[in-house]
Amino acid sequence: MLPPQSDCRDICKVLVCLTHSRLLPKGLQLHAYVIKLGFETLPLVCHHLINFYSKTNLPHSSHKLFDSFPQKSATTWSSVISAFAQNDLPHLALRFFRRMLRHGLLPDDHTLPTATKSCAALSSLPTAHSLHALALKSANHFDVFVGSSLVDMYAKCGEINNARKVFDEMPHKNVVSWSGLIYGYSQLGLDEEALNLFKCALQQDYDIRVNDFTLSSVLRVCSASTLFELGKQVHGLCFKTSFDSSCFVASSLISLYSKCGVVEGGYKVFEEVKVRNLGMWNAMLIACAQHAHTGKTFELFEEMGSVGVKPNFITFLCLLYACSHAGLVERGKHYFGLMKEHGIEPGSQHYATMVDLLGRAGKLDEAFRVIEGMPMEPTESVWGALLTGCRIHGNTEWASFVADRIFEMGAVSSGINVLLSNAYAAAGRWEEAARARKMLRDQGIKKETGLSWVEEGNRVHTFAAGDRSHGKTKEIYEKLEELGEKIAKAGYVADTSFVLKEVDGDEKSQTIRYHSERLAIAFGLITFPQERPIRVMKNLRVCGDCHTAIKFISKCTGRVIIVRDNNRFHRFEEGKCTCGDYW
DNA sequence: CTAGGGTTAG
Repeated sequence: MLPPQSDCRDICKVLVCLTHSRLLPKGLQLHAYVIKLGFETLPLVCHHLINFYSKTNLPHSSHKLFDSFPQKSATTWSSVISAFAQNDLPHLALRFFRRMLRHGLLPDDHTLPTATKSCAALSSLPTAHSLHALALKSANHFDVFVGSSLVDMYAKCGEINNARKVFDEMPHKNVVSWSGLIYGYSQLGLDEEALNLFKCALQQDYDIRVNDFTLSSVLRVCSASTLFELGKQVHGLCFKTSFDSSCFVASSLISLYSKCGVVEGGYKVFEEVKVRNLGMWNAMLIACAQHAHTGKTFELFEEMGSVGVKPNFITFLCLLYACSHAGLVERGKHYFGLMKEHGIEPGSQHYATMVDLLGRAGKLDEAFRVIEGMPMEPTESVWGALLTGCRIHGNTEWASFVADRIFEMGAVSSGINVLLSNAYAAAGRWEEAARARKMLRDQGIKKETGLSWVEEGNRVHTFAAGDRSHGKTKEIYEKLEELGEKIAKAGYVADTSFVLKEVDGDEKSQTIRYHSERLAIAFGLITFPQERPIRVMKNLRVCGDCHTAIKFISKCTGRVIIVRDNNRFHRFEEGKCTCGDYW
């Protein structure tokens, strides 16, 4: 402890250290000492204490100090508002911000960014507009902090054009303003804009415009669009700038490699970074689960626990997903139960994954009982998971029952629409099938086209079912014919039992015969070097027969084929699906 | 001293 003669400056210095190293017990001790000395009413000491409690995640202690402090200055307000904002209490932060205004204090360069942060968290447009107006009126909106926070706020509220406007009007920009806008574009799926802006940032000297935040945002764009070649170049840049050791960058890199079908690249990144945060563990777990490296998923989870990293709800989603991918029902139940021991309440996504697991395993009754036991209203994806199970097991009675439940919910996303009308059609309930289609048409939801793509060097070849637009269409179809004969000779028989009846005439036979994967794979056979696996990416679920067909293709051609089905990867080798035969 | 940005899932 400090000697009694020490003045408040020394106490503040110690408080800064304790805050920085988040030493709560020592801080509490010092606080007691401060009270004993009667220093609590000194503004400087009080502000430090408020900040200390904010950084140690005790915002209500900050609040208490604030309330009992008599001469509240702008700094006092700013400290307490920030305490709420940084501890996920955006409503409270904004309430105190408004209260401050009512006390006749104007927002400044310090209070405004905290308020915008809370507004961004709530994604509230009216608040965003009034904060912008306040910035123009009272705060120095040319300030780089104020400007950046407005960019970020608009980006997070989805008003990207306003974000751009503020950005363009900023006389001095820093890496935060650049990153904020790039992140905003990437969030809205405006990949081209995001990448263009990134290129702009690189053209200027990138020391000030590019950092780990920027790089992870750009990497996210690359993985969302499976731009593997570009992603690898960005990885090079991460290495060059030493940002590859950042957990955030590493997490994005792991996700990039995984989503591009090269999980080995993800392992390498993971191994190279020794100090790992939760996000990074989760990224690696997700990669393993998606690629059905199931044993490795469980191993990593154990390792994570042994080095003292606590799992969160995402970690358990990964584990359940891994179980669902491998068909491990008992293991899935085990992890589902383990969540409570870790103090994590299962969310609707966890339920959806459990239902998916049970449904795929054919335990439709049990899956339904899980839904009945949910403490919240089942979401569309929960019912959708059950419907997928019905489809896989061709259970039309269950399918039509589930379809009714989904139908009752009203609004349905495009992902489920075909499943829904097919379920009715399969049960012979043609009126409902037509009504489902009509309802979806009225809502303006179109059936998404299933696209596959194969990256070859710097080129990306995309294919759709029955597509003839590719330059080498003739060769591809010839190869496909040849392949068809080969696999038929090897014993392949097209299996149509899994497909619920289509309403649109002969779409079914088209789906089987000329499915896009097979086009893409056929093309892959023409161009890809023998020693590398062929990777086929796909943006929609594929099912049943493709699985069988690809098995035969891998057998007849001796090629390793990795297929991405939504975010599930399947590895085919020598006529087998080596990741658990669980499509 | 008090102030702004990110990652991982679906």
